[in-house]
Formats: sequence, structure tokens, C-alpha cells
Amino acid sequence: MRRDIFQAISDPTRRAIIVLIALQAMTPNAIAEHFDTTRQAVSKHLRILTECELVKQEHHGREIYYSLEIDKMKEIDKWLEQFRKIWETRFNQLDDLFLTIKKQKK
Amino acid sequence: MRRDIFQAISDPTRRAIIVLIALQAMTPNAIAEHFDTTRQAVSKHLRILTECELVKQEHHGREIYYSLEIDKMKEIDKWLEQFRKIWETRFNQLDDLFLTIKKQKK
DNA sequence: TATATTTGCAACCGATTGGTTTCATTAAAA
DNA sequence: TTTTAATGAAACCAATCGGTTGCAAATATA
Repeated sequence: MRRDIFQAISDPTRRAIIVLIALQAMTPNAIAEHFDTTRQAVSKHLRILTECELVKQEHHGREIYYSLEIDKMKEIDKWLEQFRKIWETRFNQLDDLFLTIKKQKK
Repeated sequence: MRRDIFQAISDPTRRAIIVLIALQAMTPNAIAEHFDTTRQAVSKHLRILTECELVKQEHHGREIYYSLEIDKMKEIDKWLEQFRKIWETRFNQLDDLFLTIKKQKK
């Protein structure tokens, strides 16, 4: 059972859940109301998100509030870092090109 | 057949392929040498990456060079943007907290 | 205490996934 | 021209996925 953050965000429903609970904690029932699936399906998604520590629980009586573990999201950002370097370099090269063209015009 | 960039990067082999061809174009055979799978499996991954436009082909005789479509990677970055706002705000709030503590010490 | 509500978990199901083997096509090399 | 090399596509397979229904446990409410 592979359970990493990239696999977690590959499902559109899970991405929507992540966005939904990013700013405020919510119960499974409340989350499920936003989707066209059963509460149990949402519960399954929450389990997957919990397993890869993208989400944390807070128990209040019989209710469980789920909220986003925002720091975990940084792992995606971290992986993107290597590509960001590339596209920024390419952008600068493009910038240099424009400068060269300007110089030629003068 | 859902084919979006998030599903594309959910597989670890595909992520490795992306990193591999990010800086220089490579043929399927050359790519496959880096993995413990058959050339055909890599070919399948390349098809998926091509379908969601993460990768582009350049034909040279009977060889096909695959390289990363770096701009497409920005889509992940774009999705992350909304969370980056959150974690930067939290960081600033933490910063404010430190300032408050400092003031109290004085 | 008896009942209703909130939740997680297990069992099941059809579709999809990542892999393999086999084959056809195209281009280079002998 | 015949042979070899590089590649994509199809058929198949076991494992996983996302969903459902049904049930058990725990907590709140009447």
C-alpha cells in the first residue's frame, strides 16, 4: 500500500477536500455534504490523507474535526524546487535575449 | 481515462522520468536503462506523460527524443499557490508572536 | 436507561493501473 | 536488398482504487 503525498493529491475529490479544510477544520459529515458521494467514501479519503499525514484530527466528543497539515504541503513545493530553478533560468535567458535585441536596435 | 498532471506525477517511476529528462532530452531506450522495468513499461509511462502534455517528442530518424515541457510543471505550482499564501501568513503570524515576546521582555 | 447521531471499518464490486509478452512498423546498417 | 535496431501498440494479468452497503462502537440526547 503505497501512501505518499503525490498519490494522495492525485485524486480530484481528495484535492477538493484539502482545499475545503485548508482554512477551517471540518467534520466528515460536513465535508461529505460538499460532494456527490457517501459519507463513507469521504471517510476513506480522509483515512488516506491521515495515513500520509496531510491531515490531522481533533476529537470533540463524538465529532472529529479534520484540518490540513499545511507543513506537509511544503513537500510538494520542495519537489517542485528543482524545476523552478530550470524555468527561472529559462526566463532569465529569455530576458537576456530581449536585452540583446534592444542593444541591436540602438 | 482521466489524464491530468496530478495523476501523471503520482507514480514514482514517472516522477523519476520527469527528473531524468528535465535537463536533457533522452530516447526511451536510454531512459529505460535507468529503471528495473522493461522498455515497454517506460514507453507506457511516456505515453501517459505525452497525453497530458508534460513531455514533448523530437524525432531524429528512428530515434525519438523525449524532453520535459517545463511550462506544464507550473500548473502544479499554480495549484500550490493557494496554500503558499496560508503558510506564509502563518509564518508571519509566528513572526509577530516573536516580536510580541521580545517587547514583553523589555 | 433507551434512543439517536457521528463515525470508522470490513466486505464486496467494477474500473483502472502498472507491468509483462508478443507483434507490427519504420529507419539505419550490412 | 536483407538484416538489425528503435519504437509504439495490443492483449493479457494481478494488484490497487474509488465507490457502495452493512455493521459495530462511542457519545450525546430524550
